[in-house]
Amino acid sequence: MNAPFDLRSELQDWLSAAIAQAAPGAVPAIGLERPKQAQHGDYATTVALQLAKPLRANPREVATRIVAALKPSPWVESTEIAGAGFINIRLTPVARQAVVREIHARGALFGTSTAGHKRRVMIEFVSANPTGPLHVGHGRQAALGDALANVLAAQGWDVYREFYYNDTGEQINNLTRSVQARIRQLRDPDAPFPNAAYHGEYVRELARDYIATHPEDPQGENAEAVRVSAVAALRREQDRDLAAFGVRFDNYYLESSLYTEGHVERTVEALVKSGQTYEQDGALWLKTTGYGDDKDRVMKKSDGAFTYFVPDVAYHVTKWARGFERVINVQGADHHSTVTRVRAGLRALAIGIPDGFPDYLLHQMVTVMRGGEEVKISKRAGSYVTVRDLIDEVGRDAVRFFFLMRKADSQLTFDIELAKVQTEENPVYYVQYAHARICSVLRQAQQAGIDRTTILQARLDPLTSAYENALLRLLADYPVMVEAASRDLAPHAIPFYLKDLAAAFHSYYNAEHFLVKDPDLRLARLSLVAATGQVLKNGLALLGVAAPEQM
RNA sequence: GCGCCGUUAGCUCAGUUGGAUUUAGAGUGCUGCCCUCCGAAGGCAGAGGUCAGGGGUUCAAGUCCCUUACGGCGCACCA
Repeated sequence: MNAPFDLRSELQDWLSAAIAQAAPGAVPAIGLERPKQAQHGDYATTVALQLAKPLRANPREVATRIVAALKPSPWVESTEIAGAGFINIRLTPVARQAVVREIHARGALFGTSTAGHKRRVMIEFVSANPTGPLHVGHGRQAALGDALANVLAAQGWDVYREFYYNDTGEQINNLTRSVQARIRQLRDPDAPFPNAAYHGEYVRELARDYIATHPEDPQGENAEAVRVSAVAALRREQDRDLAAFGVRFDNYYLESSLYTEGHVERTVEALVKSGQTYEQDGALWLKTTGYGDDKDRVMKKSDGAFTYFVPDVAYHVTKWARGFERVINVQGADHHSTVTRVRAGLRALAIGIPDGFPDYLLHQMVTVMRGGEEVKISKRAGSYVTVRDLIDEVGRDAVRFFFLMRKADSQLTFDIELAKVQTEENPVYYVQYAHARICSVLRQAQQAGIDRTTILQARLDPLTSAYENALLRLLADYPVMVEAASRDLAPHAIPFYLKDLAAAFHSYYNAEHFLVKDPDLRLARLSLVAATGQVLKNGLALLGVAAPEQM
């Protein structure tokens, strides 16, 4: 296949040549933006404004010199200098229409790039403790991490998805005690249940499950066996939920393996050897304040156990050692405080890990509304909404789309009734409907004897109306949008783009007929419509949302 | 008290490395229209905002800096 045609690069090269002549030595980054108003042209650049200061010249004069040096281009109909020194570029119809041909040529690959050069990137997400089912917060993270992984893969990165199980430590001990208490209650309903234990109904199920499979230990006295049984059962359940959500991982990393394989021990030794630790109050401390932390952190508690951040550091050493120079951790913002200290631990080791490793995508909390009231999320109280509940009630596509419609920095309110009941207000249906409608049009074209190959090869020059130009412009913006979503770790840009694209299509649909008498116009419109369908499908695929052919 | 995030239309939210004519966008809600015609799960039009308040930087600030207020989350020898 030929190298993808990239109009923006063409224009940047074209401007660059003129700048080299008009302002020798200046090599500015040439930003091309979409003017807010169509009458200002198809693209605009502020490069003259940026060059004005270093050249000590009037921006309009700089713009004049650049424009005078521009060579004729088959893509550019006209240029004009406007306002303070903007250079507005008006494309030829051929340049606007070229994107349709490009979409048909590249199909599912339209919007992808090789920018990542197959470099490896690990995305760690969900990483729920096996102490209960996945709740809505994990759902947001699953949707976010999965979409981010898709976006980075689309940009040419070799993406590796990892789930980290904290299958050891105090919270697991608490789970074990909780299950043991429920086992005792099975024999004696009056047996005490600790207040701090996990109260969820699932703990009773784990207890019943244990005595059914461990006849040799009817009292649940073997804590290790109870732990293994409970963790395994919860992992199976989490796996089922993730599968139902359409999320898969390349690897599940067990915290316990960090101990059994000696990673924790070696990390501690290395940190002690680095000379950045000290003992105080019977505990071992790391001088994280040397790396931007506001206080030093305990590594080894006075009871001899390590604090959570030690295995965390050891875990990230393994990520680095496994060859991932880029790692993105998707986490709730309530874990924000770990960022500084994990990085501090890695820097203290001085094994070449740069500052800023790993990278983090932190998301704000999720609130669930049911029946106009907030549902409190408390694992211990056993009152929360699980990912499974949401998928069952709302549907996988809507759940994913809703979780991705907010930027990670925004708190998200998931109103179950709204997502479920008012389907006509649900944006995911709006976008999916646009795709289904396009498929319907193409089916009718096919029934009229117009085959797909003919549509893909149609002459495009009849596409000149305002509706068509609006669609062409949005289609051309798709690869730029995906690139930005990747660069900014901002998958939410995709749902917003898709809503805009669907809206432009629905307007077009209501304003014009596609299956018109004029064969050239008919084919050109069908070609544009097919291209729109392809891009909707590509975008939805990044979100992990289905693109139905009929609804 | 310290740190991070947020504050944009009645409500829910976008706003791309700060950019353009006295006009800051979308959805939803509200008002009024559009199917003898490719799926009305759609479209068109209208009303609705001193971009939380105040300073500052800049030719140019919703966007950057400082500050105040309000809200969320952290600040454990829990993860």
